[in-house]
Amino acid sequence: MTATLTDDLGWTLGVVFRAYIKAATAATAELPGGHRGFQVLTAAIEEPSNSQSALGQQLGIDRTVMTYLLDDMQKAGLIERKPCPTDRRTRHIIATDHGRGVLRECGHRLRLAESHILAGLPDTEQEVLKGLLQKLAVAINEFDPVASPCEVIQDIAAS
Amino acid sequence: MTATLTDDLGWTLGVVFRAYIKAATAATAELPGGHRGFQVLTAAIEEPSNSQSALGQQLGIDRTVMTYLLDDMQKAGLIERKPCPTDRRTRHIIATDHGRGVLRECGHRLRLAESHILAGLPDTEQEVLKGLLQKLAVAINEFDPVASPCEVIQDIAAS
DNA sequence: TATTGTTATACTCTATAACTATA
DNA sequence: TATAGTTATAGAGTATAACAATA
Repeated sequence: MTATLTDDLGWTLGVVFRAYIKAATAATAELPGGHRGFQVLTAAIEEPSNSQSALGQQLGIDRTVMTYLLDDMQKAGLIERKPCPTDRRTRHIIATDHGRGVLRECGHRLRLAESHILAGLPDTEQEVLKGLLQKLAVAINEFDPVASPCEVIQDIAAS
Repeated sequence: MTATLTDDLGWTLGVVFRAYIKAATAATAELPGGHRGFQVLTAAIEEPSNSQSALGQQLGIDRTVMTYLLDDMQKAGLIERKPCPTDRRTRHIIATDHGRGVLRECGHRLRLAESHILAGLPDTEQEVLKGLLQKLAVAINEFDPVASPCEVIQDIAAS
């Protein structure tokens, strides 16, 4: 019997997620795309042979939205689109030196924002929570990567 | 040095949250407002003297959006708006018997959806994660309730 | 025939502003 | 003067559909 709001995973996730978005948006205000621009930049550095659609899949961003986002990031000099040598349809997303610099600055502010959000838990529990979220996210991402929030499917329709 | 995507709290929260939204939307398809309708119903039963704006504050829903959502839920016979006897401006949101029944059914499906999402973790870790999320959400909600995702503020602007 | 990326368009969701009625 | 709720409108964000280029 759940019945109470605080026991609802949707409520707890929602509260934490909204708090994160609020803090992260402030911390990444100088980046096009805000916290998502930050994630694109991070992924671009981690794996420079990422295509646009691969990036979108990983980050939960539609490929059409990715086009606009990367346009803005390219105009800001944060990334480059480099043609893939083996498949002329795809472009690899590469972070520029400027992009790496901005990422470092924003990364610092974002870590402050994270600790602000997690301040309601003692340090040891913060680490446990982050570890479990990471483990779960990796599992979900491997098993069933959700492309975007609006990709609503009629799973679990059986009672 | 974060640098990797899987270490980023924004990424892990995003993946888990999107997976939740996807599953919860399917599980609550019969409710107006989907998973948020579910939360409204839950909160209405838990505390029947909730006003519309109190509900919105608690659930991260703007008061203007709350009006539309409650309109739909009222039309569906799930809740009633009862005038507050001591303040004629406010209405208390009360779940109907029908609302209670629907909540039970949806609650069952939602619990299945939750366990589907958390399946990437062993049972004991699932409980730890849920407990920590709850503790953190309660702390955030008490200290700094975020009314809505778009309430972007320039906190943390200091380096 | 399927896929990558782009563009234009349409749609959904949410917030802003203005209003009524209460306090 | 401030607040609860409503309504209309505007805005941001997102997805759909159609297209060109390539596989």
